[in-house]
Amino acid sequence: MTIFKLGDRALKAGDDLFVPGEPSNAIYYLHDGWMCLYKPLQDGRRQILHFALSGAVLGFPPTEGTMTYGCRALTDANVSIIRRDNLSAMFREYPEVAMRVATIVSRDRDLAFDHLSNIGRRTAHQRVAHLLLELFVRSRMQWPDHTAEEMFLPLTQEDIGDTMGLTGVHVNRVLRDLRQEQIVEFHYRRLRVINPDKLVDAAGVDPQLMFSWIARAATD
Amino acid sequence: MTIFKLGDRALKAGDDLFVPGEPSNAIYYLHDGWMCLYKPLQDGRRQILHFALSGAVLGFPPTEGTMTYGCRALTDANVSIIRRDNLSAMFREYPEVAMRVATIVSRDRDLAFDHLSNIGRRTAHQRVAHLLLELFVRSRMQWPDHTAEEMFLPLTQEDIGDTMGLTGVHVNRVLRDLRQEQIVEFHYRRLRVINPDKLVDAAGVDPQLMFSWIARAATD
DNA sequence: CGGGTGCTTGACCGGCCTCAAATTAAGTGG
DNA sequence: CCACTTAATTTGAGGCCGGTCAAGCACCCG
Repeated sequence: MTIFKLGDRALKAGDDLFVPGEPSNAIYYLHDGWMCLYKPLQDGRRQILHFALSGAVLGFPPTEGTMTYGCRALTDANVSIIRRDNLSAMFREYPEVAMRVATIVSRDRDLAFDHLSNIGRRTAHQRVAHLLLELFVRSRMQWPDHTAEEMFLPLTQEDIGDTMGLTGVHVNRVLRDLRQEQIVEFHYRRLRVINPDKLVDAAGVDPQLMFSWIARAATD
Repeated sequence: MTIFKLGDRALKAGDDLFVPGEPSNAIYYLHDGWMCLYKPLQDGRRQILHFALSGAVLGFPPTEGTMTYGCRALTDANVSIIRRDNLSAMFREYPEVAMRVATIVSRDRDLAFDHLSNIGRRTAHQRVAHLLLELFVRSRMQWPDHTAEEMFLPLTQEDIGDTMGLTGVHVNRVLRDLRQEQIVEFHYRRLRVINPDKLVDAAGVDPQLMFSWIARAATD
């Protein structure tokens, strides 16, 4: 399998792995670190599309050509690089890898679908709660034995706004409310979940469907 | 390849191919017709996630388990059914199918990313223009020789609202504006693009990146 | 200690939602 | 082909959530 690997790359927090408009010659496997996919708008604002954690596959575009979004490191991060034109050969030789890549991309799509319902149909309060819940669950799945209700979350309030289609100013007001309701505290990149049940409730997710969501996250 | 096929199914407009919470035993290949993926909320509202045209792969979930969204026919439609537990075998035997499925799912993800920027960061005016532009382009790619600026679009104004995170009432006002601006007319399921250039402009897309979007659609 | 980035709060505004009612198009049975 | 029913479109009045603008504060790092 190693013959398909082109090399490794270490990123510092803030580095771009690739930017929108860049030709896509490679795909990447994220070993560790937090990254985000984002799309800039003409007026300088941006929309964050996805947060990538360890095990993510990055830069797998539907066609050769240019990337339509960028990918930036939120923490220091390490990726393996695989040349895109080796991908077909790799899939041919290792069908289980093809299945795994398809599965990962499919989970990304499902997460994007979740974000769509949030941004499209929920209040700012619910959106922020949902995002914090998602990142809390996904992040905690990385250390299955780790059950702490406090974690490191390398986002600014502006980042949360850029993810949920809100301004940083309003995110701040929502976070104040969530703190006063004794649901979560988020302060300078530390997230503390005070009352998980209330958080699930505030996120406005159906506990029934939540189950499948947890199950999905568990396959990380 | 036919040994992997379980059968066919013909759907009437309005039929559900699968619903949220349903176990996912099968994946589907859409031969013809319009379908939409949607997610219902507790209060009865819903978010439309994606419109599927001929060639789409439906019901490929990240894990076995239950579907987190539903799939409904907007017109009469025909699908092939493939048992999910045959999928690994099929990928092993036909690596190019694996590549193709991964590509299709990846394009769906990219479209979801587009929708995320729209809903998150654009005005109602831009959102509606963008959706009409997307469906116009994607639909027209189905008949490469067909260059008419008028087409059948099997959506209600409510559907457009459910896709873009708006109410049907507001969509109606936006459509009135777009008509008065001589950009597009949408009346009882017929879409007429009066001025394509103005439509691209109204959608607020970077013509530079639009290129890659067209190229992507062209691979349908 | 000082500069910069990120957080916090207030006042005001506007885009989109809500509620409600009238009108038009489509479907259906006689 | 027409009366009837139902779904979809259209328009108005009023209200609220979240944006904008602006200022001051807290935390981090050299």
